[in-house]
Amino acid sequence: MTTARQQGPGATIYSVADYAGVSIATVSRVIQRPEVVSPSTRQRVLDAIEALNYVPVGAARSLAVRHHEAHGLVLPELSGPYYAELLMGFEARAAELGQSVILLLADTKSDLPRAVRQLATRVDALAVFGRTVDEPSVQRVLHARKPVVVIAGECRADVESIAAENTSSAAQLTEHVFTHGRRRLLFVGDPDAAPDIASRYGGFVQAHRARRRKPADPVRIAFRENDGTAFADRMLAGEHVADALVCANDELALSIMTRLQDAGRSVPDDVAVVGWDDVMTARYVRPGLTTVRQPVGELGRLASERLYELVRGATVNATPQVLPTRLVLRHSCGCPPAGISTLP
Amino acid sequence: MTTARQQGPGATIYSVADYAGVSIATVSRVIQRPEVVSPSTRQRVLDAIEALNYVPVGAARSLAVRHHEAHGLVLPELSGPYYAELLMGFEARAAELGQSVILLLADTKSDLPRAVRQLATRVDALAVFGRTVDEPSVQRVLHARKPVVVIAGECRADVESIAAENTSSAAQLTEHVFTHGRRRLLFVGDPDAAPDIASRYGGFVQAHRARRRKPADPVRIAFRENDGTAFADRMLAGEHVADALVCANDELALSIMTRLQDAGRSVPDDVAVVGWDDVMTARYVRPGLTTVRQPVGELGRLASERLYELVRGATVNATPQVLPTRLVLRHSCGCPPAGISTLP
DNA sequence: GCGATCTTTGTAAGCGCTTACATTCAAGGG
DNA sequence: CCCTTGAATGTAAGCGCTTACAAAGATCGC
Repeated sequence: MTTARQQGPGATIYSVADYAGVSIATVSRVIQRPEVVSPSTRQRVLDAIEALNYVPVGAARSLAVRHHEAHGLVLPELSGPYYAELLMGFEARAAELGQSVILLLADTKSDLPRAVRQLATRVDALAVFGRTVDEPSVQRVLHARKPVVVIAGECRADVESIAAENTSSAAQLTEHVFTHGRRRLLFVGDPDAAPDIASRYGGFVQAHRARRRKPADPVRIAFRENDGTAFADRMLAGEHVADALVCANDELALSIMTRLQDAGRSVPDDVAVVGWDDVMTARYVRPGLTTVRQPVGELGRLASERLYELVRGATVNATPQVLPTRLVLRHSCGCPPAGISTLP
Repeated sequence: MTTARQQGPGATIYSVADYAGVSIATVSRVIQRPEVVSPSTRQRVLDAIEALNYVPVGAARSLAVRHHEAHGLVLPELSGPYYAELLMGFEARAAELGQSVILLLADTKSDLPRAVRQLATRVDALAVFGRTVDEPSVQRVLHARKPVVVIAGECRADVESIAAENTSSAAQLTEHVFTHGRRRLLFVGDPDAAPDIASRYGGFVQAHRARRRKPADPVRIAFRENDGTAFADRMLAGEHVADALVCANDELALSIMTRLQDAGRSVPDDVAVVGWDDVMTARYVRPGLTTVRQPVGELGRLASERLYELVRGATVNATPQVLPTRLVLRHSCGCPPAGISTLP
């Protein structure tokens, strides 16, 4: 079947073969394994490809090789540096492995299950962030035997999971605040909102236990700037009393800190504030925000790499992989200021 | 051909059809147009799908319908809020239109042309950011008749382009700085680095002309924090003299401002500093950074939407679409401070 | 100079869907 | 009661690739 087709609906492997006077098999070879084709034929085919502006239809290859050669990534959203960095790592590694990445942002989807099902249709494997795994639509993917890895979610026996260390760094951070003589610490953020946060609160509690102190209940608020500002206002109104705030993330820490300062409170003298993530702003505010740096990009890279291996038959890791984090001490915790900003 | 296939290599439309005792056509109908199938059969098929954990192979559909139902997006990178926001807008609109998005980050690719060619293989249309269009690999896509839209790039007759307004906002911003009595303005950033920046410098020049003043040559430095810090050091060393800095973006403005302050200079008293983009940090630093807000998400949404229309045969817009920007006046320009941070 | 061996190219059978068209069957009209 | 009509389903022909296998030269040893 030599369906001669020109321009119009786009060149195909047939039109290229015709033009070059070879069979479609040869065209395919020139593209996939040029070395097996004789130099002169190869050149003729290459010229034809050029002349016809041939762009192969990836779907046809996918169908033939029975692989999509694509990884899916489901993220809640993309504001703030955290997810962006994760995505960068993921994409970079995927590209190195020859895989495309199809992105799905969950928060903006009115019909997430549908979106996930549709995504599953076009990828060999899927990475999902946080709690999203509970989605029945994700379970379906699992049951269909497509590899899934969970990033920063709960560990489950049947799914591979990857996360940054939380508990012990949080304990360490909390203990550090104790060493500055603070005694009334408040954990700001909702442990139920994400497994990550739960672990951080766990560390907070653990550090208290180690000192035989009773940890306060967490202040359960959401993660956005407004929420932080509102909390600061309640604190200024005397609703909460504390000499140190251990915040679930930097957004919260920053908005709270700024609001308190604008109202005339001194950070860290009146109240110490620490965050989590080390966003860019953390090093620009004064005092610099003490926080925890996670290897976010590495998380993404690792996820992508594992997907690749799993697609190729690797067995799923039962125990979650945990990447180490690093305390970044600046001055909002009470550490003495130097004259110069602490750059990364 | 009733290739009965069970679990193992994944259920196909054939195994579902077998299981439900119908033809593959009926299965396909249940998925694509449920209403044309009788309720009882429909249910039987749905049950089969459920029982076998059927996930269709998207590539097969793409091949049959001759559409990938996917849009490609080529971005330089993803650090900072700018590209992330663009991507969010793009993805959101694409999803609304039923299109997947395949992301390609250019900066990390050692063989970009290859990556673009590979991307082109799997999408119906492509949006590329900035100068990347000049890539011959992108030209190839164009010649293959796949729609391409350029975001924030140069306008060219043959490609549709979308951008935020730059020149006149830059002129306005510059004029604003003049009204604070500043006379020695410096434009910090390299106009040759991106068309965007070139336009902003254009506005800077224009504002000078309007006042019959001679604009200084741009200070050609790159966009990252280090570059800003280094520039600030040179300024402190007396290498550059100015009472106002109009920076190409916020990253630059912030790093410069912070460095100057840490060295004891006062912003805006000694030198005013303004940026571009309105990143999160801009409202957290003190003084708040005066800057320009772009409708970045809208840029992304629009790009996605146009791709969709172009794929469906719309004719390309010869004149670039320009979205309006907004001046965000805070205090780094010399405007009098209020007590409270200027939130969005 | 002829068969064995290698290299290069072609043939053709899928890959798993969609959909135009054909078939079947029940309901209704005359 | 037969024929028309319409609803529901099936048949089969692609969609554009990859690749096992076959075929056809070219090369070489003896």
